[in-house]
Amino acid sequence: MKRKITLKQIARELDVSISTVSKALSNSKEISEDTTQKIQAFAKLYNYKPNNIALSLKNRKTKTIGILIPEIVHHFFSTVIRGIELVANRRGYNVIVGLSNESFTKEIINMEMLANGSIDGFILSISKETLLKQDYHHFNATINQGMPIVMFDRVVNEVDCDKVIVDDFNGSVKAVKKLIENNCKNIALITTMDYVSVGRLRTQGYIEALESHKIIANPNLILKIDDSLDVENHLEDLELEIEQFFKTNGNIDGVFAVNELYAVTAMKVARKLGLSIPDNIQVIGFTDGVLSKHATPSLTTVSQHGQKIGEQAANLLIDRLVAADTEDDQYFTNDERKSDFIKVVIETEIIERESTK
Amino acid sequence: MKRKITLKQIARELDVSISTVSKALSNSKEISEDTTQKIQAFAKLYNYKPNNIALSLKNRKTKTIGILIPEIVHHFFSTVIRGIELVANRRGYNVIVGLSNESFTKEIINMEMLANGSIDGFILSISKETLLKQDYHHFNATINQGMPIVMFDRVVNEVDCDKVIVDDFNGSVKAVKKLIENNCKNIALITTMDYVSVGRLRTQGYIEALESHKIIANPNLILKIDDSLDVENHLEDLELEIEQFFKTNGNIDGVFAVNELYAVTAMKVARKLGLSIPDNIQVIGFTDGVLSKHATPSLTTVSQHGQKIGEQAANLLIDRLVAADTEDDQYFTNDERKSDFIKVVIETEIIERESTK
DNA sequence: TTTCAACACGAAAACGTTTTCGCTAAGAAT
DNA sequence: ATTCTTAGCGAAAACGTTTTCGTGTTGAAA
Repeated sequence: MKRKITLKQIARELDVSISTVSKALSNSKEISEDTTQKIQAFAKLYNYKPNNIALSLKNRKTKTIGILIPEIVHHFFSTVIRGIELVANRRGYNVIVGLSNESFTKEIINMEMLANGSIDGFILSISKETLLKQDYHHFNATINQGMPIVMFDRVVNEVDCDKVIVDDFNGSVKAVKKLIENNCKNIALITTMDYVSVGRLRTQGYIEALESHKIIANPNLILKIDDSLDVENHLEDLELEIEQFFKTNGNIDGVFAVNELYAVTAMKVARKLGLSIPDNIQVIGFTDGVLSKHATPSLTTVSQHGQKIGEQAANLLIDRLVAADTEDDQYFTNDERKSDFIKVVIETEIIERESTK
Repeated sequence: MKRKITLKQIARELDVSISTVSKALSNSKEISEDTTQKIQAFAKLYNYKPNNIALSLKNRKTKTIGILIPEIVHHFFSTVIRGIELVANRRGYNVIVGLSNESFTKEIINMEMLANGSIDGFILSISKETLLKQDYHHFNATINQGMPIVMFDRVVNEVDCDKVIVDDFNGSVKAVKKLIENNCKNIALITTMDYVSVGRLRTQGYIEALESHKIIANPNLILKIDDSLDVENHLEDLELEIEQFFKTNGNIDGVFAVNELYAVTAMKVARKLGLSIPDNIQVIGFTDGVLSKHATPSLTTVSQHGQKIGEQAANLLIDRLVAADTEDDQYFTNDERKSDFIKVVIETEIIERESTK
């Protein structure tokens, strides 16, 4: 039950001043070898470690990164966190996690909780509700207060900051081209509503791939699922919707789905309808998660490299933090900075498994 | 690029003292209505928010909980985090996350990084390597420094602290009993090596269920998988091992697996061997994750209620924190405290799906 | 003997709060 | 006219650091 020991206590115990203790512990040559030895021994004995909070206050930086994501029980997001934590730790930072739960208000509350000194910068992915409202003032507000933000995956042009995104467009193009080259003639797209930029880009990629092969996209082959409600708990609805979709379009021989849940559900429905995979119908999903890997047949996917995204984001943020630390007094107007912001695009990769030929 | 405004700046701007500003903002009646109004208006205009770090230093508490888990890309653990974050947020706390990556050293490093003032208490689950080494001094050390710990899932008797665990034993009993009642005559167990207590308990539950039905456990029907190496990247090995197991025990008509990966792999192998599920062979897995839900056939599982575990753990920890805050100067010896520690057992629940009759 | 550098250390400020205590002035009570 | 309240505010300490700037002592150089 003994509290952690402080400089002051060591000083009192050894009958020297606080400054002396501090200097001795940092091996300052101002202090004689004798006292240094004595102090260091004592400190080691009592397992002295400087108090982080005091350091944060003094240095006006916390060595902590705030992560703000919509959801944590989610393969992609947790992979990104792992990447962030990896480089953060390596570079001496901690990570503090906030969940917006896809809610605009929770996003704001979380940001305000953290922006008051608790962290040095944010890495975040925007909540669906925020994307719907298109209200980004809280991001710009915290940036204006001198706190850097790095956005990933769900980003938005209205905010000037570093961004790390998946090449959704080209990922889709690659996937759909693969289906075309595998001789699929009627390729369906199962996607979400458009307000999440990510979904929109993937849809565009689908169309682009078709057009590059002189195929005009058939609107009937595009199924837009309303994911505003909790899909995980309405699995049957999803299944029914896809089944209906398959039935009214009997000639589908290829499916590109914008996430793995839609993809495996499509496979399930296909099999139920007596289609065999990949012989009668081939399936590719975006997002390479556990489902894809362990489904039967295993699913060919477009991998997003979540961990790499996290690593990049963390490096970007920390780079900016140390830069701000060194330039320090130099003054930039916002306009000068603007051009500085980096948008890193992480290339996707097709992981071939059993659901394609 | 304007830094956040401080009390001092407000004071200077309004030509009053810092104390006056502080009091006015907390509506102290020491300050006249006039000045209070003036100060509050000014503060609101400049969006003043007290600096958390300064508060932490002054109050000697950070209102932050440290979470230390072996892995984050993992359905169970991320579910627990969600539960922790939920109640933490509701009760005014933040969460800071550290990953041990199943490594003893990283666990220690992370603890030391956080234990120096950054957090008020820990919620953690022990890494495999630590369990192997059975070296728990770092836990006891931080507890002795006055920092409370709540352990969940992977806990250990050698450390005196609050614990939240899954009823692994009874969960297994329930599962295996269900298989027995479903007329399985030769029930196999697919489990891990024993050093993770969780695995051991589940094995014991399996045996207990059999014995309660006067069946003597057949050692040949128990497959222990060495998960010390990264299973996710050696899927084929796992598959082969299980296939071999099935072949040498041709009469298996029920499988209980201690995690969902083993369970779905078992289903895969079973189907490959021409067995139909659940007619020829029924399968139940521990851990209710995405795989179970979306496998075909979907998997009957023992749900651990990860979110509930997280919520309980957070409540336990925060309760103890506020208690420590109020009792404050009262002094307890470790022995007196010992009896105080709570072990909460979260009951499991069988979620019936298609892999059982 | 005087001067000077080097050495070894301490005092104090600063980071941003909250809170206790003290002080002044004005009005009330004596 | 003197004392007492009370309202309204400021000074200062404290939380635990680091760092700058003294300051006193010592031995050597002059």
